[in-house]
Amino acid sequence: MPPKIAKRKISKKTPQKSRVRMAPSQRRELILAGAIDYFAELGFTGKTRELSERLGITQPLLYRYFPSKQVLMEEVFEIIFLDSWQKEWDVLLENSTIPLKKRLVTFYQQYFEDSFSRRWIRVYLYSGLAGTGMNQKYLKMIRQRLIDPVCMALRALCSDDKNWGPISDDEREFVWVLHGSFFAYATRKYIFNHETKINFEGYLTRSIENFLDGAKANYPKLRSIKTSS
Amino acid sequence: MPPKIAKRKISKKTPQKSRVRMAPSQRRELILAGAIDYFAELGFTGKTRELSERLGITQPLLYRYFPSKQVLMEEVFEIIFLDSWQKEWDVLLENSTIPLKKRLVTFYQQYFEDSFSRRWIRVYLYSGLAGTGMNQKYLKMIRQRLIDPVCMALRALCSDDKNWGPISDDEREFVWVLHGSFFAYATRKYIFNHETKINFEGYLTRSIENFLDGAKANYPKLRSIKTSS
DNA sequence: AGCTTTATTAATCTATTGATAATTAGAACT
DNA sequence: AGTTCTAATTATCAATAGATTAATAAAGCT
Repeated sequence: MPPKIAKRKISKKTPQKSRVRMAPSQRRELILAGAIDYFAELGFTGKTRELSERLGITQPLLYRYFPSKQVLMEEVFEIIFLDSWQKEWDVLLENSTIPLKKRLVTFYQQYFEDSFSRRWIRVYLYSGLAGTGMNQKYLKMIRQRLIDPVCMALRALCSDDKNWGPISDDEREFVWVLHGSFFAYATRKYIFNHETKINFEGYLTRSIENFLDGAKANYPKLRSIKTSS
Repeated sequence: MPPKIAKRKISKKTPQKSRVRMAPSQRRELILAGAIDYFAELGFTGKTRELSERLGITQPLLYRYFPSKQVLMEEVFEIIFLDSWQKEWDVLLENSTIPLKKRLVTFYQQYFEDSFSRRWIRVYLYSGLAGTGMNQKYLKMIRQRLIDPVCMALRALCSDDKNWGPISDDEREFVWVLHGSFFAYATRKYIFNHETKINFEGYLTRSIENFLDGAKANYPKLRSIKTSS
């Protein structure tokens, strides 16, 4: 294909569009904020023209602030993932002066606001389906900061034995059942638009109670299980 | 844009591609089967050219059998959703001569093979994110054929009272916790590629045991809860 | 074998969309 | 008010991908 010489129409009378000139840092933030909403809704199929339209700017302007759609989306994803964990939660979850039930209820109340939100869940799933490595990082973080601490708390709660050795995957999966059931709840709500007429607070409390009641009887059994290959 | 007159190169010497001529019904099945695999992996971003290449046919041939990509994908999705429930499960789940625990273990062993599979989970999430109404149908079916029967079984198992009235959303959510935790497990495995070294059978059994142990103490409490607006 | 039918392919259209180049205009400074 | 800098816009490119049209060839029929 022969390279075409650029022939540009030099229009002396452009039907000018009203133009708002902003400080770059401010404009950048504006774009990013809009991109978070937009890509959370539409995922990878989102279009730069549509995004720019929502923002009230022209499409090429996006490229002044971000070199490519890919980069913009990566930044969006990173923000959403990074924002998803509050440092206070680390302290809360390991605070053995508070009953475990109360710790978990408090944690998940906040977690549903910050992380199991519409925006977050959607981006999380888009990112997973597309095969970005981002979710791996997230899962690792959850294991270290949520799953494992809860495992330790369950050991303390359900057993007198102090010498369990390292946490096993079977123990972790036991805790994932609780976390996963909440993840699934959020998915049903925000991805599949499944509405239920329940009192959320009550649901949360009962789920955790039920989980802990079961754990008291069953968690200690996990000690003797050998990890299969 | 002025409509262009079609100027077609009439090539007397086409570098012919080997051609297999099949019965239409057979070809259709072949395309459909390939499309299921392909769209399960790539979702809505899948390309007709790539699909045809995998199938070893040319891209326009797809359009002889399906009027549009949209229609082809819808057919794919419908097949996956329809195939996802075995009629025997209805009988199994309501068979009160078998202990509930055994019923559930048997059911989920099979369900993980048929429905919580890589292909199914991916298509299900793609479909949900894209906002097709298909998932609604699926959720409704699950409620009628799985959730509600299990609710009734839990009533029988955990309470002597025979007059509960209609099943409440709080009861349903109690059961969704179990189902959701398995859905989340499959999602972690097939979407986020999260590997665990556990014995799956043991995990399944323990999860169900734990759920039922909790239910014995907590399910009866649901009776007195009023549905909030 | 020649004829007919139609499954399949080659060639191409057209709309979309990420990205770039050239032009315009808002605002700060003198 | 004029000058300068650069944010923002207009115009456009180029590649992609869904879809269509016309040519080609495999298989059945006589």
